[in-house]
Amino acid sequence: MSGELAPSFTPADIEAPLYEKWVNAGYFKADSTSAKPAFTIVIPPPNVTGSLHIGHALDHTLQDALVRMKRMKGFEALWLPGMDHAGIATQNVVEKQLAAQGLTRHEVGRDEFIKKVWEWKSESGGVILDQMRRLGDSVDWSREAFTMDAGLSSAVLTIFKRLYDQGLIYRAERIINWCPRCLTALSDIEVDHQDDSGEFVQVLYGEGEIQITVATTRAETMLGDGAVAVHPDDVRYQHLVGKQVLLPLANRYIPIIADELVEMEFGTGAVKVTAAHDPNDFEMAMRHNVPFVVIMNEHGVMAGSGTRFDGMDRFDARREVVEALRAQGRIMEEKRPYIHAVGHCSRCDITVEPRLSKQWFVKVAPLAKAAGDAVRDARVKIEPHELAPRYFDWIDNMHDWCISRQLWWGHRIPVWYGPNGEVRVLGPGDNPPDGYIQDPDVLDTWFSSALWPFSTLGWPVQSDDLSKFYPTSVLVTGYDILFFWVARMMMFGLFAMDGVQPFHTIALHGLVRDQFGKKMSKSKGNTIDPIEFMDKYGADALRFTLARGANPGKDQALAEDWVGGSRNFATKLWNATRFAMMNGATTQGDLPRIDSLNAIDKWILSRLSEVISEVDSLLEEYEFARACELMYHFAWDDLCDWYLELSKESLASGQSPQTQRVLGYVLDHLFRLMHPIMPFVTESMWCALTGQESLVIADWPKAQSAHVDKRAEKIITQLQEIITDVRRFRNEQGIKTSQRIPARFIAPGHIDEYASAMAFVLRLDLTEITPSAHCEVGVVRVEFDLTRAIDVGAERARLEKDLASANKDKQTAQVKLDNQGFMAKAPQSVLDEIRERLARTTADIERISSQLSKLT
RNA sequence: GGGUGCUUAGCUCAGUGGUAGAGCGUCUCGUUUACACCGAGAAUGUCGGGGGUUCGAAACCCUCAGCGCCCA
Repeated sequence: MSGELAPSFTPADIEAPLYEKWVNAGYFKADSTSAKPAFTIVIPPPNVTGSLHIGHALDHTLQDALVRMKRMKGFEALWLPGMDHAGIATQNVVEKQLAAQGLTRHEVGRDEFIKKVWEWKSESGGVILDQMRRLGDSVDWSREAFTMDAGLSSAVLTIFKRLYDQGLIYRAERIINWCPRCLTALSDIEVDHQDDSGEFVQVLYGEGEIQITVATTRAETMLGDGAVAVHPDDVRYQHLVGKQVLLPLANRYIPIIADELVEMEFGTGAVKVTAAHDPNDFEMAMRHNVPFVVIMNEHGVMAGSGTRFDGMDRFDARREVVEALRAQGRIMEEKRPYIHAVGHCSRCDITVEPRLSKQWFVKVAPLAKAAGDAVRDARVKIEPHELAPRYFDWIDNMHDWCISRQLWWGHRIPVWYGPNGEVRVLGPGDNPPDGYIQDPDVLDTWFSSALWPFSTLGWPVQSDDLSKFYPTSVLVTGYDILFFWVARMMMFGLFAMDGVQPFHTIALHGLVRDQFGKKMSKSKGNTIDPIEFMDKYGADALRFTLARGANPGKDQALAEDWVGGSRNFATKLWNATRFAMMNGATTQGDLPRIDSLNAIDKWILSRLSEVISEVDSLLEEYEFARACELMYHFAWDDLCDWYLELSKESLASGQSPQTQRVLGYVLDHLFRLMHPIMPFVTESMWCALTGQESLVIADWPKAQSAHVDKRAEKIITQLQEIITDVRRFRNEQGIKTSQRIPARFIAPGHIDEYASAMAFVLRLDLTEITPSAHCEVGVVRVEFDLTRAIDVGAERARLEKDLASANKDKQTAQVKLDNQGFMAKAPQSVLDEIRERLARTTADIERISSQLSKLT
């Protein structure tokens, strides 16, 4: 035919050349001047330091499937790639390189350091972009974006100034999460809470009449206590409220205050108030004018307490303080280990320290309100909708967002301070007045990522891209970053774009877990490398496996065997296509008139049309798993196991132009349908079969309602039942598949028509015979001449099993029909079905019983 | 502590009122002219426990138990 397929399917041979062909042909390039409707996805920007992990593979597979489908449907499809600059992570990488040369960034200097980061980026950053090619991502490389690019940086300046001018960005001294290793503030979401084994000690404060026992997990912070707090209703302590109590070791007197924040049931019901080192204590301190005593420096080393503990690391100090208190007999109770949730830096994993610090914040209340309303008003849809409550929980209870970071790599805060304390915020192109100096800090990476859906399209410039492709169509991402990133894009998108949402739909998928459903982690050693799987089984196999496991918003388990299974599926299709092409399958010329086709051809066209229709709507609903399941079973079961087998006889005759054309048609359309999920192998097969240029730009298949033929489906179901029954018979009689048996069919005309097709499949020789055995399915009887006696025991067992099953089915049907409530209330369609079942099983029982009685 | 989800075959999971399903695994047979990365056949479930609603419940409601996730 038009091309040739290699004798075996070797993914490595086809994938890279095809990807190159697609990119060179410009198929992935979107045109902002096109008259076609736009379909836009911006990629959740991976981190510039990162490489492709299995979660990306899933996320990208789903996005690519959508984009490819929409492109085939005639949309101007844009999938926009890029990366974020990952402030802390990237800075850590380059600092490590410097450390290897015995240098620190401070020795190198800020400008030189940033130069080195850019050098690192151009040499070793963005590994993931090449890996995306392996996966087949149909992204528009001409629009590749990076959050530190000039355009995107200008977007950052623009929005910062706008927010500041509207009072939505402010600077304040607050308790923030501080990483003593990265030496920067972190936002709430950059802190991971995990259960740690710590200690819980009760310490006796005071002397003489005024004594009170407080409970704490961080004994060392007592040196910074400004008060002791109890609940106002707590009768145990009411007499002490207002008194001054001796703070041991520090030898200061601090007040005992009453505050409703204190939980009476927890510990002793009395807590220490360390205003400068705990967020709750900070709040209480504000209410009661408790002084802020800072006793730790930025490295987490004790400093300024005026005690001998100054200079100790915080964890050493904890131990020493407890020992010192014990020496004074002040440790009333200790629990060790005490398991409790402790915050860790999400970048370097060390314990975060709450720290009193002056930082920049976004006032999120009005922004979050708008972001919540957009979903409440259904301007933005969350799929699956079950995850919407999580979104609301987060967005409706959000704390102000700390956006300054004490780093060098990132967007430097565009605020300049004058010699007399003036503050000036500059937009793009603005120049600072003489003598002003810029704030040394940079912005949180998420600040720029939040602008991604429009900064990548040119904003703040009113570009063609922006008007064509904004708002984007759907955001595809894991539910785990719904809060991190999605919520922030919603806030900034609505704010910057005058209330126009950044995307119509948020399609959330789950996490990829190991084969036992356990979360993957490096420490458990159960991580999966997608590249390794692609090397072994091909990109299509990995993609299909991931898509097949992707139920909306649900985690999926993944095992190597399953990827192997998907590779087997691709191979199966490959072989079927080779077989079809060897037998003259063609896509040339018009499809024959439907009423001129045999039932087998009608049936496969009917099934194809149904599958196209269902897969189409499932993909539109982000039901990837169900769509894949349908395609898999259509291709393997309907097409390979039944249609090809039933058509072999007529194909072998060489006298079947209709079947050749139908087969070509079915493969053509199946490949179109599967292309978004398995782009490489379908492209290879389709080009070989049709001789056309590329599936990427082919039309999406349409369901043909005129092809749906319930009568043909019923006939084929009967053929399948007959064939299966004869196979069982042969199997249980121990007759080898290869052994041909003389046989004849006694069947009504519409079945008898396919006797030779069935005989071909079953290795029966149709001829006049003296039967020695037979199978019966409904009204169809297949008689055999075994030239020997049958194995009566095996045949009896087979029939008795059928009989038992028919009896059971008849009984359940009978029970229903005897039930007056059922007869009165069940809908007519169900009644009909049960009556039919009763009739069928009754006939089966009669037939099988008669066969059994004749068996000797 | 607050929220939320899950519990179906050995494993991982579909299945939103009408005879329990898939993939992988297991067992038996098979070099049949596309394919052993295959084919044919088979086995395997009181759908977590208990109550309720209904003619009818894996599914809807209540309750208990276990597991998980998010937030504090």
